Amino acid sequence: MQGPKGTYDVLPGDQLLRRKVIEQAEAIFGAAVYGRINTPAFEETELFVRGVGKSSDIVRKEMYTFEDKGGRSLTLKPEGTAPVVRAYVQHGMHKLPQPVKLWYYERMYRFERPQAGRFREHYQLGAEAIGSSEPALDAELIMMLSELYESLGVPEVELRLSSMGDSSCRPAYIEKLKGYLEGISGELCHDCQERTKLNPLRVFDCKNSACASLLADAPKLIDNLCDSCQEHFDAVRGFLDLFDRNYRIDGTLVRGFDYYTRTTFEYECARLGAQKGIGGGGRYDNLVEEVGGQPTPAAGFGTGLERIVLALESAGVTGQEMGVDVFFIILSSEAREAAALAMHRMRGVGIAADADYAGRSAKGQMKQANRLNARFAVIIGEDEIALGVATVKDMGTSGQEQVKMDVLLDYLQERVNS
RNA sequence: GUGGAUGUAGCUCAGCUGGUAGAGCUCCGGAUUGUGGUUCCGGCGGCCGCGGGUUCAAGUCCCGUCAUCCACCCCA
Repeated sequence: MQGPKGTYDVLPGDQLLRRKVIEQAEAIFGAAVYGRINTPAFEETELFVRGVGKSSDIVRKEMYTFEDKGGRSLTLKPEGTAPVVRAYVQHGMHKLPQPVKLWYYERMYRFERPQAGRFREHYQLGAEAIGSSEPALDAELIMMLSELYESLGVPEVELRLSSMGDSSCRPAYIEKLKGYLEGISGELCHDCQERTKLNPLRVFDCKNSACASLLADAPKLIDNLCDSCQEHFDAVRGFLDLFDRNYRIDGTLVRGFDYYTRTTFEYECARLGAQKGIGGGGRYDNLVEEVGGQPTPAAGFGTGLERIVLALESAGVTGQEMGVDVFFIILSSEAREAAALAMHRMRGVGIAADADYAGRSAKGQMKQANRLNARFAVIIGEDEIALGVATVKDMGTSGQEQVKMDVLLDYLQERVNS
């Protein structure tokens, strides 16, 4: 037996770095006053079809959709934004002071072919700010991610920035692009000919070098923004400059969800393989309305925990080991009881304590204490029981002394906390 | 969905032109009695992914299948 394709277990040793990332994210998001939200693992399928978009690959072929016993069509969430927006609408959060700022740490599900940094179940950290069209908010979100990567030590991070325009400039641009593509249709690859009909913007994702050179001269959305979108974009750039955040404007950056408008951005880590996009997001001013709420501007991002961890590992970053303060060395059957009671009391005051349960020899138990990196070994055997003491050995200095059982707790508490 | 590589002890791997398996690490024990981190010695541990086929004989050749990895694609 083994876990399902594309899934993995997070063993104790794997938890260390992950916890570091999560704690750092919580601190940074909290400092920007984002409140945590959890949404269900599954939603009505319709939410994603309307939110993410019918023409997206995710909806077309990557969703874990199933029917429950009540005949409802449900889908394990493939992304985090639509569920958060649904919650915003459902709970009438438009009546709260705007914008409403939320962050999440959740599992996402996509039926994909697993690869380095790509899984069928993966974890994302994300944030959404709903209810404001202020460009400073776009910048705030971008900077939160930037700070997260930097504070953790993610190496070789690059930011790409673009704008998707809005309903007043994108449709006209798409027609213009379509016209251009149809003119060179014969020279494009098969996929791009398909994209021309379905979602022309996606041709810029084509890795085919022949297409790439042909598309170099194609009109870019970034050069065809309406005045208000251009103004918004310039304002966002102004804030990024203010923060000295380097970025590259990339008119070919097209995110895979249909809900994006105006600002879009993506962080990449050059250390990673093909799946080097570690986080991305943007503005989605039409999504709230799409999901059934009032027209409400919003922006957000998602970042992949696994990819951050992979990037950190490539840079040699590690997490904090679990600490053991005291390890009991039990050398006789009567000692077991005395040790159990002393250990119980220590744990009660927050001292991390453990003992041998494997029937190891005295030498083996010392070895285990060393392996756990215990600060003290408390040895209890026949001699100690007879005298009513415990032998406490400082594993760092190798010095040891006998301590009366009734003051053992105080003795260790004092030294552990120093 | 497409292409390539790989699948041998818990982990990392060796096993040449076919003759029923090895190393290192880990783990347990020992090197004079109840004491760690070095060293030495010993031990535990393997349906050689699974199913067929060829052969007197297959981990080693052939086919299939599953899984993993990498890339396409897509995205976190």
